[in-house]
Amino acid sequence: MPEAIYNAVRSIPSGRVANYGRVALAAGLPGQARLVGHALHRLPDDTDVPWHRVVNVRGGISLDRRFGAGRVQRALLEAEGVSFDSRGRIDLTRFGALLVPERPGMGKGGRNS
DNA sequence: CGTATGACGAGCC
DNA sequence: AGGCTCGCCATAC
Repeated sequence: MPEAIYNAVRSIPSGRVANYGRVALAAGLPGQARLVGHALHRLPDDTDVPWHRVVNVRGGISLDRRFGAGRVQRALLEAEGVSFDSRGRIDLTRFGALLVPERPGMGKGGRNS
């Protein structure tokens, strides 16, 4: 299970956002931005993962606002202080979280293959 | 099991 | 600058 993805998303500080590709990289899955999207799609509503802080490389919401989630995502981000431009996009140069690729620091036996 | 699609991204035209 | 295609991989059918 892509726990690494969830972990990477959780590492995004409040008031900041990260694009899918960045999260994938931080999760140790370079180039697998789609997997991040799928992983987040699978997330239950009671998850503790701040999925709303994940946007596409353009700083925009990929979800269709009509599905509700996109609308909610924007509201959550604005509540955290993230500013949207007239097109509903975020300035990643300012709100983009500096994620670090594979952040060891977690416990458990880091047994590698 | 093969094909199509997707909460993406980068490269081309 | 904007639009189209390909790649990557998991899920759906």
